Amino acid sequence: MAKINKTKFALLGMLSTGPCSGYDIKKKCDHSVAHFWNENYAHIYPVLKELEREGAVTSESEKQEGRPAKNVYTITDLGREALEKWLMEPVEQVRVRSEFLLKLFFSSNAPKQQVRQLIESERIKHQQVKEVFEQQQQMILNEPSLSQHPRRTYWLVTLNYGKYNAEAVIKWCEETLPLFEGE
Amino acid sequence: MAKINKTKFALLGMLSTGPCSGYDIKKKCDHSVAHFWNENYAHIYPVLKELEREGAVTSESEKQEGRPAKNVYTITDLGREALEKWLMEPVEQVRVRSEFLLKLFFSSNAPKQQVRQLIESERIKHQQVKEVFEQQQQMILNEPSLSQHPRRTYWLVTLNYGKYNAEAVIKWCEETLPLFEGE
DNA sequence: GCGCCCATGTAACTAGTTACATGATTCA
DNA sequence: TGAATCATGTAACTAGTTACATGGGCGC
Repeated sequence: MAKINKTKFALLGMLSTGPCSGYDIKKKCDHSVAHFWNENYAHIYPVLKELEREGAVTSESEKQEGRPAKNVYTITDLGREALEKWLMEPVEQVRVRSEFLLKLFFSSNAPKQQVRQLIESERIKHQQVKEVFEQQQQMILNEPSLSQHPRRTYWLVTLNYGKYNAEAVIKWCEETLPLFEGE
Repeated sequence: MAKINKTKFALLGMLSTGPCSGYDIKKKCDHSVAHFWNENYAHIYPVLKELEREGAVTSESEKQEGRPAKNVYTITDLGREALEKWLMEPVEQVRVRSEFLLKLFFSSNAPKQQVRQLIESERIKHQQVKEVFEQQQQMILNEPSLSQHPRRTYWLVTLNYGKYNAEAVIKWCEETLPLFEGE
């Protein structure tokens, strides 16, 4: 069973809304899915070529005045099928690795002040993340040009997922911090 | 700036409670930190050797009757220092990759029934995870031999972190599911 | 006799990141 | 003049997983 390269589907997903260059895809990712998915150029360009070899996308070079030429990729029917098939497959189990929890677990010999600081940093980080999510949600809700966007709801709920997660961490931090008072 | 290999610190952390073989370390990981950290043999054995070269651990071969010999590793003062230094460093920022959210985001063209199934699977998964965490917490609280364990509190709070997270996801699923009714 | 546990390790592969390379245009 | 944006790509490296190899003991 060949290992599934998820980057492929991220790219196909982005192309499913319309033709893009590798550069455009990166921009789209950074705008919409950055809080749960990231891609970098060094990954995008080779994978696009691979998708072309497989017949999932086609490419066309588009000349531009005073700018480097773009390689614009378009998803094919084969690519759409592959994407839809993948969407129906169950989500693969992931192994989480939390450096934060690892540090906390091994801090039993450290001064409590250090433990408090660790937890407090975690709280602050998630507080900031939460605010960013809320701002993005507000932006989507208030921006008239997005009111008819086909992925609007999907976008909002993924942001909400992140927000709920951040809230859970904040709550945990607030409840856990008092356990390490003193010293 | 050399990339920090976190496996090293996971191993040092495990060794900080007492000498272990690679095999023992894997067992300890599976028992205590499995919900947020995993290591496999193919990673543990080479890293232990590297730690030995660096002087962070020493090893001794321990013969056993009717069993393969064990390589028992012991943390050195140098190793302890490295661990403590790492514990004080801020947690590195991680890039999350959520296949679930990626699929959800790209499901805007899929039938709603499929979206509901995706979310429902997520809910069930986290419901199960939550129950496992609660059972483990109960086990720790009820097991008299663990009442004096130096890491007991730390263990309980890391489990709680996972539980809060699972609860947040469950809540999100319950609120999000109705948005995709019909069809 | 089968499968699991103990115990250590290597080889091959997949995935992902950082740094490097190039070069024009636009804006402050 | 310097930074940012547009645009594509390669090389080298780090990290992590799966599969393979070995072999005895123990319980059902």
